[in-house]
Amino acid sequence: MAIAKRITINDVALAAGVSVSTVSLVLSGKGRISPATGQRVNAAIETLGFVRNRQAASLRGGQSGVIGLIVADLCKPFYAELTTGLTAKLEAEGRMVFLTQGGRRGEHVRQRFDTLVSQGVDGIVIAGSPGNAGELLAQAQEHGIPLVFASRAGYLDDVDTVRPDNTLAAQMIVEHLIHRGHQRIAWLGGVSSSLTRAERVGGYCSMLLKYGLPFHSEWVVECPASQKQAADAITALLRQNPTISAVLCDNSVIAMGAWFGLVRSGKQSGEDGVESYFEQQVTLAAFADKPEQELDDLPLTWVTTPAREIGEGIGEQILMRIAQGTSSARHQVIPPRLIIRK
Amino acid sequence: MAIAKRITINDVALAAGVSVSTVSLVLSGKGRISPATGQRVNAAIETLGFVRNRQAASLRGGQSGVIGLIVADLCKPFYAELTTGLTAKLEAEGRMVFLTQGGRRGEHVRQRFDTLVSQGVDGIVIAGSPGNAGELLAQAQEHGIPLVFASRAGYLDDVDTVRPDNTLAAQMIVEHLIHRGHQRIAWLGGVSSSLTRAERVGGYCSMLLKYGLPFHSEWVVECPASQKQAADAITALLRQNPTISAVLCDNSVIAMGAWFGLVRSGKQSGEDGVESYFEQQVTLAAFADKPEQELDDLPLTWVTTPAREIGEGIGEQILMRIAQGTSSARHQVIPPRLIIRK
DNA sequence: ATGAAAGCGCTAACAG
DNA sequence: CTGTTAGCGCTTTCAT
Repeated sequence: MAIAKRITINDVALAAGVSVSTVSLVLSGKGRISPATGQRVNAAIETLGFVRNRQAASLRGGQSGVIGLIVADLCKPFYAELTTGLTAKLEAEGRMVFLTQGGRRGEHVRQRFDTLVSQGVDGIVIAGSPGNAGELLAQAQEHGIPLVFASRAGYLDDVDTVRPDNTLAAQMIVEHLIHRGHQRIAWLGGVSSSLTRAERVGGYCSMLLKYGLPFHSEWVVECPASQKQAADAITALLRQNPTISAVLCDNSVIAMGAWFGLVRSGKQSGEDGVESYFEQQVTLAAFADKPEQELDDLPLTWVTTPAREIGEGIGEQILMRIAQGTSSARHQVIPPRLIIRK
Repeated sequence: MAIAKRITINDVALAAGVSVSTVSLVLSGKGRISPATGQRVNAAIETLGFVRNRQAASLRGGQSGVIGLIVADLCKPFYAELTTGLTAKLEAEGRMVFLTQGGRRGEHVRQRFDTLVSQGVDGIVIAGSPGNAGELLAQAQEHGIPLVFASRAGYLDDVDTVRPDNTLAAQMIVEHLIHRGHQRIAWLGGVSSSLTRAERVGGYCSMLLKYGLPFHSEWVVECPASQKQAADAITALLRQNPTISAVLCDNSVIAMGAWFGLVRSGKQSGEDGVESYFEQQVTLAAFADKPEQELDDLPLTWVTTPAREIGEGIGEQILMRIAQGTSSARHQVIPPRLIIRK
C-alpha cells in the first residue's frame, strides 16, 4: 500500500473552504467559531482522516503534552505500580509519558534527563533516587521545566516530592504487633544502603522505644530480595534468638521466603507440624507495594505505601505545576495503609 | 531563578562565527566540514549548553527517534519485563519510548494509537492483543509507520510479530514430566478466554497424545490468579482425582497457591508432614515470565518464555523496519527455556 | 567546505 | 467571527 501524503491543516482548510487559522481555532477550541464553520471543519477532518501534528504545534510555542518519566527499575512492583498510576492520570488529561530507565543505581539519569529536555517535555518525574538531585533541579529550573521527585531528593528541600511515609508505615505495623502482645520483634530484609529501609527501620526503632521494648542490632538482619536467602536468614535468626516472637519483613519476597523458612524450621525442629510452630511461636508482618492480592494466602499482616496512589499524586502535582507555574515546593506524603489478616 | 532563553542553533552559529547550516551539519555529522570549524562549533555548543530540539528536527523531515508502546497492563510481570527489554534496546540506540496503556481489554488501544501517530512516532508496538488488529495495521500502513505486535495479531498473518512459543513451552514441560515418570498430569490455572493459555493447553494435550497418556477435561481446571483460590482448587482437584501425580500451573501465582494448598492438604490428610506428601505424591511444574528468582524456593520445575527477550526482539524488529522499510512480514518466535530444579 | 534560503505543520497576533 | 502573516528550531538543496 502506498503511503498516503500526510494530511495537514492546509488540506483541511481547503476542503472546508476556510483558512488554516480557523481550523487551528477549531482544533484548540479557542476563538469563538460559528457552529456552522465548526461543523464543516470537523466534517473535513473526519473525511480526510486528519491527525494533528503535535510536534509542530508545540514547536510554535504551546505545550508538547508530554511528561518525561525516569524510573529506576520498572520490573520492581513499586515502580510498575507507580508508572501505571502516573500514566493513567496523565492519559486521562490527554497527555502522554515518555518512559526511560535511569538504572538501578541511577547511572543513566543524567543522560536521560538531557534527552527528555531535548524532546521538549513539559515536565519531568524522577522515581528512584538519583545521586545528583541538586544538579538536576538547577537544570530543570534553567529550562523552566517542572520537576517532581518520587522520593526524598537527597538533602534538598526546595523541590516537589510525592512519597510514601516510610517511617509512619513502620510505626503503624510495629504498634500493631505490640498491641497484639509482641515484645520481641525482629527485622528481616533489605539492604542498609536503601534510604527507604533506613526510614522504616527508624520508625521501627522509635516505636520500640516508645513502648520501652528492647532493641538489639542483631535483630535487624540485612537480606537481598531472594526467597531462598530470606528462608535461610530467618532460620538462622531464630536459632540464635529463640525468644523472638515476631518478624517484620522488608518486602513481599522476603515475607514469602521467611514463611518458607518457618515451614522448614517447623519441621526440622521436630515439633508438631508447621502450623502450630508458625502460629504459636512466630508471627510474620511485612511491607508491600500494593494493597491487594500479593500476599493473599500468607497469615500475616502487612502495611502498604500504595505505589499507584503515589503515581497519581505525582501526576496531579506535575499538572498543577505546569498549569500554575512556580510557587514554593510542595511535599505530598501518601499515607500508608495497614492490612490486617486473620 | 529566571528561565534562561532557550538557546538555538542560531546562538551557536553566532558564537562560533559560522552559519546555522554548518552547525546543523556538525550536529548530524553529515556534510564534510573541516576539523577546525567542527572544533569551534562543538566548543560553542559546550559553553552555551545547547541542547538540540528534536521536535523541530523531526518536523522538517527526519525521524523523531521515538517509538510508541501500547501495553495492556504494566503491572503484570510479563509486560513489565517486556517493556524493560524494549526500552533498554531502544535507549541503547539513542531512541525513546512513549508509554501508553491500552487497558486490560484493549479498550483504549485505538485512542492511544491515534495519539501516538499525532506525536509523530517512528513506529508503534502493541503488546497485549487488541481486538482490531487489522484496522490498526491499515492505519499504520497509511501513515507509513512500522507496527509490531507482541502476540499473535488476531487472524492476521501479514504483520510483524514477536512472541513466545506457548505451545512448545507446554510441550517441553509436559515431556519433562513424562520423562520423570509421570503419567497422570493435571492443569491448574488461567481462564479459558486467554489465547496464551489456549495455546499452552494445546501443547499439553498434544504431548499427552504423543505418549498415549489419558486426557481428562476435568483435569484442566480454570482458576484466576489468586493464591487462595489456587490452593482451594488444587485441594479439590486432588481430592476428586487422587491418582494425579503432577500438576502444571499456568503462572507463578498459581504455583505459589498450589504449593500452599499441598502443604495444607498434607497436614489435613494426617500424613507424615508436608515434604513427604509433596514429594511422594504430587509434583508441581509451572509457567513463568522471567528466568530467575521468582519461584526460587519452590521445589518445582518451570518453563519460561522470557518476556525481556521478547521486548528486545521487538526493539530489534522495529529498528530494522524503520531502517529498511517495507518487506514481507516477519514472525519472530522466542524459544522457551526449561528450568529444572532439584 | 560553507552560506543562503526555503520550508516542515502549526499557532498567535493582528487585521478585517 | 474569520483570514493574513510571521515565525517556532531545524534540515536541506543549491549556490558559492
